Amino acid sequence: MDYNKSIDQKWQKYWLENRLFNMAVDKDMPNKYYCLVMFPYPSSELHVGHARNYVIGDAVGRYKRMMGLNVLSPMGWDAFGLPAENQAIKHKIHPETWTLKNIKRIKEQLASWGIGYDWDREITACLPDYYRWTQWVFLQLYKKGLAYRKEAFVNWCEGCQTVLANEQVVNGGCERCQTKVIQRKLRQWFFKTTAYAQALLDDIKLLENWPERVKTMQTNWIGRSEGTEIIFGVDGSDIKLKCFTTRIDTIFGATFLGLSYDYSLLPELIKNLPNKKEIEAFIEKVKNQSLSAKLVDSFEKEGMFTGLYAVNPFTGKKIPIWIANYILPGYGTGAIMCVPAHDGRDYEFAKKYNLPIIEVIKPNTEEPRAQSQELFEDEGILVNSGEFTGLASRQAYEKMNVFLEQKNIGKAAVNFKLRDWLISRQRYWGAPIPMIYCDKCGEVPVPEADLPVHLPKNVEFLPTGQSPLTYVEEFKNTTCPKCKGKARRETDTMDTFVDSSWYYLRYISPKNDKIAFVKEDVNRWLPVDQYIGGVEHAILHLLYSRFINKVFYDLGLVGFKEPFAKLFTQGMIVKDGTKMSKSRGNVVAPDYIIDKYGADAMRLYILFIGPPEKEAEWQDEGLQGTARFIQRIMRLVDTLGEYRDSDKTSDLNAIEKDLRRKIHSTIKEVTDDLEGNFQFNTAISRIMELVNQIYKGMQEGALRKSIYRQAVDTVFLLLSPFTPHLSEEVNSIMGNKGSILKRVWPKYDPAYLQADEFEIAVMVNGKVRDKLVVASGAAQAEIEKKVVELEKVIKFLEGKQPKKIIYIVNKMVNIVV
RNA sequence: GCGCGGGUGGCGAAAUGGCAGACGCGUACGCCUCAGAAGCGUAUGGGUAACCCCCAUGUGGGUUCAACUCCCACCCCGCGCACCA
Repeated sequence: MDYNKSIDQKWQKYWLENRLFNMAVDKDMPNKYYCLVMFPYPSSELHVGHARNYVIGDAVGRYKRMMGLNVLSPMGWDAFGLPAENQAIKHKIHPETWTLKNIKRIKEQLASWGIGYDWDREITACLPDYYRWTQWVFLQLYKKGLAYRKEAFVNWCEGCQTVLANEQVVNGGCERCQTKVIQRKLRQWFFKTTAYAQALLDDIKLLENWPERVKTMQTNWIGRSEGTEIIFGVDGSDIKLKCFTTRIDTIFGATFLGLSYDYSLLPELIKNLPNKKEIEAFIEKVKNQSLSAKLVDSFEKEGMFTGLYAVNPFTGKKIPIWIANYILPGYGTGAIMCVPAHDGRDYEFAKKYNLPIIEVIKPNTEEPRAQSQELFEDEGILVNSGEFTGLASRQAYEKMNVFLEQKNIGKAAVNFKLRDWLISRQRYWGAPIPMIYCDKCGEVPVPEADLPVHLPKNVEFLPTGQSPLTYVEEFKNTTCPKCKGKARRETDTMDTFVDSSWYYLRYISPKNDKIAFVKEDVNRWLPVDQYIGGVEHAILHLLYSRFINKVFYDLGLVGFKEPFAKLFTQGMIVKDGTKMSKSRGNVVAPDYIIDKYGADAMRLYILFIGPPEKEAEWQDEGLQGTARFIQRIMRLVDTLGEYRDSDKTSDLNAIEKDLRRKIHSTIKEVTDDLEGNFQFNTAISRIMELVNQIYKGMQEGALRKSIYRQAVDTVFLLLSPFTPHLSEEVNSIMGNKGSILKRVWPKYDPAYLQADEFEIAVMVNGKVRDKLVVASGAAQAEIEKKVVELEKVIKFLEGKQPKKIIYIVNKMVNIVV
């Protein structure tokens, strides 16, 4: 039998017509399994690197279906976003036209690979029946005070006249025109993710089936740190400066105070200073030094003394107040106490500006430290610290916090690295933020009944630094929902991560035009049982989704705290060592593969290429290998008719028994591989072993029809999640009615796993010297008697008496001399 | 700098305390063929004339009858975060 395209097409049509991947959600589903693959951004057609994601999801879904679960596998499109708009600017094609065209193409591709989805549930983020509800999500947060507007610094490119996302800033410049990016203050909408920092952190422990790596990344991103808030008075002023520190034990060594350029009280502080102009110039300079992560090492620390002094509440001494470029805006209070003796950054700064360095912590160890080592950053024992001298750092934290609290000038405090989520984009191709500004009533949310706020189609795409919506008068001008007077619409759109932060809920009721999702149905089907996607979403998408889900939980809209019970992150497929991309010209298109070898060969190779969570290098030769394997198993089908079932009642011969054992052990191992961490690569290699053994048995002419049939049937059943077209075809050739998906996943019989005999290794002092065939489960005494008579053993014993003999049943025996 | 992965043949890899290299690719030789392709078979970690033996899972130590696997130290690669006080 030859494998050709018509087989693919035949079964793809069959699955669609028989609605094998459609699932009703409105009734009780005891064995529900929500299998979700991250929906793609439809930017161009998919290559084999993308394919891995969908092939894995499909294999899991098919396997779970055969295990008797009711599997929901929906698909949709994360269809808003910058690339569509850039296409519009460059090629004068409307973002919607471009996007919908891509969606059509990708849909064809997915179908041609035999990926089964419930297409009745398709959602498209850029269409009003979806973004209406994204706007609704915004309003729910707004109602709860979790969406708010404030002035914030944003990355601004003068060249492109636009705001850039952090990811679009490369080495301090614009990724497109390399112009230096500056910080500009704009009024922006935020979601208050910080209100959920602790909950997002705490509930990571509920995510038992998430990769450790992703959990660690989220933990670090949230970045909780415990420390102390301490208030410094300013000499000759009423202003109080609040600092955050994790090392209050070093307070006696604080020799200056550092402020960031955006410290809230800074303008007031310098208001009456004679050198105000100078300071303002310095602030302006620092503000536009863009802090690109990669440049940290070479980043020159700079500061300016304000002329003012703060008072250290522990020592009563005056310490100078500096403004410094290394103090991060937006973290903690923006002001820190600086201890050069015990902080590397402060040390570097103090050296440069000749500020005093006072040692207040000594190492805990006896070992003397080199004299030259002025900097010591670990915890230790306090010295030069007044009444606290002699305490260990840990004890000092507590005592000093109590001291501060008693004097009402500080307390223990917690800080997070996590910032609020800036969702405003000065862009066209996104969901309009449903807010209206009225001169009389101020900020007014669009009433839910008025949703969606339609995105107008007819706009000019010019990079002006404003959303193109700013120039659409009929969009911008509206009436106030409260006073019916003249008002303006918000012209910014939402970050596309908002669209994707709740889509997994919408799949449950994708067509409902009354409500975003039906609570009962959602509670029945979620959390998602298996979420599959790229590790590049480990932080943003997965954190935002968790955040939105938690808000919904608190609002009583959903009954689960976490949206994704189990997460699998697949590795990238690379070519020539780098990520596939059009610009590098190393993209492998699936179409020619499908033409030449069929969809199943591509699927099988993608799954066989290596552990799915790891990066893998694409090699065309490897693909030929799996194509060859497919030819090999198809020939098994041809041979099927040649076998005569002469005597099916008679006992199996030795070779047949071996084959039966192999059938059962393969079922066991493949099932274990799939139940574990999706070890498709080893699952497939085990099936290859089974096929090799069938061939061997055939060559020896020892196989009769019934065991042969059983073996072939098992091969195709076990392969069916990976090579569904082929398995369906063979299943029907073998006389089964209906889809193989409706068949039950094979079960192994433990009684058939055990062999009668084993070849065990015979070792002397841990080195293999001989082999011995023994009956299964042979007793130690029997083995001991046999091994000492072996020629090789006698040779390596060199006449000595064995001290000990270790025997592991059916595995090995080790003679220790 | 901190955190998380990882380092095994010519290549993708397997083995999580019990015979290192399953399975596949590649390569070589053979069969089939007029010939080629496909297919089939055999071999394939290194040293070696040798399936006698020795060496071999990044490096060096340790635990154990037995270590790719566990422990300690170090080196290298990848990813994430990165002046978070």
